[in-house]
Amino acid sequence: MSPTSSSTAPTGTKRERRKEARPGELLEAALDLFVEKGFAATRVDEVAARAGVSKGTLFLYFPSKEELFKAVVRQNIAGRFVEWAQEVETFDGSAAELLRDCYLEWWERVGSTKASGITKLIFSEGQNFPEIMAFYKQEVILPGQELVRRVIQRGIDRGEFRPVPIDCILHVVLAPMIFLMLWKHSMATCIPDGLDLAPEQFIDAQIDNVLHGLVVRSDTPSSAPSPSPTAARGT
Amino acid sequence: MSPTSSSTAPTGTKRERRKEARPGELLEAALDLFVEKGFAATRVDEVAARAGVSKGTLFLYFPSKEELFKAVVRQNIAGRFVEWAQEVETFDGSAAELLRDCYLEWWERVGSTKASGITKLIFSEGQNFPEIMAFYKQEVILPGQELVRRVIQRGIDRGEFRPVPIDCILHVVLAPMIFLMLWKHSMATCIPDGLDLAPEQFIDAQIDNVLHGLVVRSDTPSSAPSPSPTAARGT
Amino acid sequence: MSPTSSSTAPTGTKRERRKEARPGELLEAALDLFVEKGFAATRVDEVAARAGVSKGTLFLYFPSKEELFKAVVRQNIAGRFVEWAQEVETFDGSAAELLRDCYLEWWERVGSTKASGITKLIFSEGQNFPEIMAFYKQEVILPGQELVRRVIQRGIDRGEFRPVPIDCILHVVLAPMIFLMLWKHSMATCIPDGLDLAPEQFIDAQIDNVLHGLVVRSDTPSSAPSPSPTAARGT
Amino acid sequence: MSPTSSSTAPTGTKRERRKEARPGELLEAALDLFVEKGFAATRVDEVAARAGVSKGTLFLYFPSKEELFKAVVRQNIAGRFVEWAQEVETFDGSAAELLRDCYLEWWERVGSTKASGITKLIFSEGQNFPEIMAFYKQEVILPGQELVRRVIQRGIDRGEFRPVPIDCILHVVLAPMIFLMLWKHSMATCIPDGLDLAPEQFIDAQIDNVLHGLVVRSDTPSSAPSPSPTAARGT
DNA sequence: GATGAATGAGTGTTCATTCAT
DNA sequence: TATGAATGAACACTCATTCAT
Repeated sequence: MSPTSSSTAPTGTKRERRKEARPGELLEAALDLFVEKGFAATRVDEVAARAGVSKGTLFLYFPSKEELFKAVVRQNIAGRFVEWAQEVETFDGSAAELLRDCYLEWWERVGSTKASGITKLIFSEGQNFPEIMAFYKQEVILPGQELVRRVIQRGIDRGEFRPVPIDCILHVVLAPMIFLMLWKHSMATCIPDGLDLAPEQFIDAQIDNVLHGLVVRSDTPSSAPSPSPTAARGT
Repeated sequence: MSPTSSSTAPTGTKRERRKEARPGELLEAALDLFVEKGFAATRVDEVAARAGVSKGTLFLYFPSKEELFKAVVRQNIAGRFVEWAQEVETFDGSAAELLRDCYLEWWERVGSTKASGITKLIFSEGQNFPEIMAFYKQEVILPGQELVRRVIQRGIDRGEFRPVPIDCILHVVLAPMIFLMLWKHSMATCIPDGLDLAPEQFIDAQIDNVLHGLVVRSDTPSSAPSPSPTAARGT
Repeated sequence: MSPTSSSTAPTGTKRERRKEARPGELLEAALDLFVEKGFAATRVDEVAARAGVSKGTLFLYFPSKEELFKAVVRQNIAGRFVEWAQEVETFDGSAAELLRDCYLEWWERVGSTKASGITKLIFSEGQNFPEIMAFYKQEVILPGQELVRRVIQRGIDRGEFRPVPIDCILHVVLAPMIFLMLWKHSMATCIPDGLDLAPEQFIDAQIDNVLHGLVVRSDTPSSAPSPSPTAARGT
Repeated sequence: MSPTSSSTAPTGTKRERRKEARPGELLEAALDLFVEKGFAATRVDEVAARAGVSKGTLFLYFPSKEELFKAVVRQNIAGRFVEWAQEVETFDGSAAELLRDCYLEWWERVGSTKASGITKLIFSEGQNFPEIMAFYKQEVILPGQELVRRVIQRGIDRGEFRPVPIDCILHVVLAPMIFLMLWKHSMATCIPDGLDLAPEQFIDAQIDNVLHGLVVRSDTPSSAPSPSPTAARGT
C-alpha cells in the first residue's frame, strides 16, 4: 500500500505479495493459538489453517514447531529490547519518572496485549521444553533484567535512588508485571466478575510501592518524591 | 491373599486396606507428577506406576485423565481457611504484626510446601478446565481474599492502617505470594543460577513494601512501624 | 504344544500364549518385508498387520523401526555366531574339509534362506542408516571375518594351508558368498530363466578355487588335496 | 535474453543451448545422487539443485522421480559391448593373457569409474523396477556373458583351457567384478579402516583363481600359465 | 477387583508433485 | 520455458483408553 522506495519494482504478482505476507500471517495465527491453548496443545495444522495455508506451507517458513514459537517470541518481545534500551538511554526525566514510564509503557505495549500470554505459557510449559526455556531466558529474561538494572543504576548514579543492591531488588520490581501477565491469562479468563484485579490500578500501586522503597527521601517524610501521590492508594 | 500380621486389624487384610488406600495413593502420585510436569506432559502410566498399581487400575477409580486431574485439585484444596480465620480473630498484636505473621505463616504452611504446587497447576492448566477454575475461585480465592480483607480492615478500624480502599489493595497484598508459588514451580526449577529469587528475602521485601503503603506514619520517619528495618532492602 | 519342563506352570491363558509368540511373529513378518521391500520402503504398519497386530503393539515390543531391524538381524544371523564358532572349534576333519563344510553349511543355513536378504539390504541401504551399518559391522561382519580367519589359521597352523597373509585372503573367501546373496536378491528375482546362476554349482566352483590357492600341494600336481576333484568344474 | 558472444553459434543463444543441455545435466546429477544415496533417499530438490535448475523444471523433463531413475539407468548403459567384442576378436595373445587383459581393462574402463555406480544402482533398487531390470538384463548382462563366453570358448578351442562347461564357469568369472562394484559403492564408503579390500589385489587374486581352474597344466607345475605368480597370494 | 496386552486416533514432519505466475 | 510457493498424502511414533483374562 504505502508507496515506499520500492516503487521502481512493482512488488510483483498476487502470489508474491502473498508470499511476503505469509510469515507474518503465520506468526499472528501462531501467537493467537499459543496464547489461547498453550504450546503443547496447539496443533500446527490449526496454526496453518488459521493463517489460511496448509500444514506443509508452515514448514516452508518455519522448520519446526519450536522454531515457530521462537519466532513468535522474537517478533513480539525479544526483538524489541533494542528499541526499548534506546528509549531508556535517551529519557531525560528523573529516574522515578523513568521507572514509572517503563511500567506504563510496558503495560501498554506488552502487558495488555496478546504478547503477555507468552510469559504465561513459558511459566506453564517451559519445563517440558528445555530448549524453549533456555531461549526465553537468553532472549527475554536476561535482556529484561538488564533493562531494569540500568534504570535503577541510573537512579542510584544520579543520587535519586538509594544505593540498593540491584540484583536483590530486581525481582521485586519485575514480579508484579509477571504476576499480572499470569493472572490475566489464567484467573482473569475465568473470572469476569467485577471482583477481578484492575491492571492499571495494580500497576499504579506497584509503582508506588517500589518507589517508596527506592527513592531517596528528603527530610520531610511525605514530600514530593512519590510522583503520583494520589494515583495508587487513592482513587 | 496371604493374611499377614495385619489380620488383627478390623479393616481386614493387607490387600483390602491397600484397596481402600488406592485412590489416595493415586491422587498423591498424580499431584506430584502434574505439578512437576503439567497435565499434558504427565502420562497416566507414570501416575499408576508411582502409585504402585497398573494403568488399568487407575481407570477403575477415575474414568479419565481429566477427571483424575479434577480430583487432584479438589482433594488438595482443603478448607483450612476456617482455622486460619480463627487465628486471625484471636491474634492480639498490632495489625502490622498480624499482616507480617500472615505472610510468614503462609510461607511456612503453604508456600514452601507441596500444596503450592496446586496453585501452579491451576494457573498453568486451569484455562482448559473451566469447571476446576470456578471451583478454585469459590474454595480458595474468595476465602483467601476475605481473610486478607479482615486483616486490613482490622488495621484500619484500629487506626493503625490508613483508610485505603481495601479491594484495591487486596491484590497488591496477595500477588507476591501467588507469584512466589508460580516462580518456585516453574522458573526456579530451570534457573539454578545464583541470579535466582530467594523466597524469604522476597517476602521480607514485600512485607516492607506493603506496610510502607499501609501503616500510618508517626512524625519521626524511621520509627517502629517498619518491623524489620534491616531485612529487606539492607544488604 | 511341546510339553517341555514348563509342564508345572500351565503357561497361562490364550492371551498369554499369544503374548509370548508376539515377538517371534513380528520378527518373522519384519524379516519377510524387509527382505522383500527394503528397510526404508517397509512400513511398520505393514509389519504389524502381517503379524496380525496393530501398529501400537509393534512398538510395545520394539522401541523403533531400527531396533526392530536389529532384532531381526540378531535372530537370523548375529545371534548364531557363537554356535558356529563352537562347531568350527570341535570339527575334527582336515582344514580343507572344514572350509568346504563352512561354505556348504552357510549356504544351507543362511545363503539359501530369507536371512540372506538382509545382507542385500545392508549393501543397498546401509549408507542411509549409519547406526544400522555400524551395528551390522560389529555384529555380523567382524564376527564373520573372525570365524573365517580361524578356519584358515587352523589350516596354516597344521601345515595344511600355505602360510598366506590371512587378512588379504579374507575377502577372496567371503566375496563369493556375499555376491551370491546380492545376486539372489536382485537379479535372480527378475531373471527366472534357466540362464541364471545355480547357487550350489557356483559354491562348489568357489570352494575349488579357494582351495586351489590355499592347499599345500604334494609333489604330484593332481593328487588328493582337492577334496572334490569332480564337483566344480565338471558336472 | 542478452545475446552473448555465442550468438554466432547456430544452435542459438546461451539460454537455448543450456536448454538443450538440461536433460543431460539433470541425468548426470541424478546419477551421482542415486548412486551415492539410493533412490528413496535422494530428493528431487537435490537433483534439481545440483543440475542448477529448479524443482519444477525437473518435472518438465521427467514426469516423475521413477521415470527419472529409469532414464538415468538407460542413458548410462551405453552399448560399449560392440567395441569390446571387436577387441576380443582381434586379440592375438594367449587365452590366459586375453582373460587377464579383460579383467584389467574392465577395471580401468568401468570398475574404477563412475559407471560402476550404475550396477550398484541396479542391484540396490532394481527390484522395485522390473522394467529396468529387464532392460539391464538385455542390454548388459546378456552381452557381457556373451563376451566372456567367447573368451573362454577361444581358450578351449585352442587347447589352452580345459573343456569346462562354459555356462557354469561364467558366473565364477563375472561374480568378482560385480562384487567389486557393489563393495566399492556400499561397504567401502562406510568402512574406511585398513581392513578394507584393495581392488587391484583382489582382481589379481581372482585372475589367479580363475586361471588356476581353467588353464591346461603342462607337466612342470609352476610353468608359464600362471601369469603373475607373486601378485595375489604372495605377500 | 486387578491386570497389562492391545488398540488406533492423533502428532510433528517430509517430500514428490502441481500450477499460478 | 522456467519458477518456486503451495500442497497433502504419507510416515514413524505416542498414549489415553479398553477389555479379555
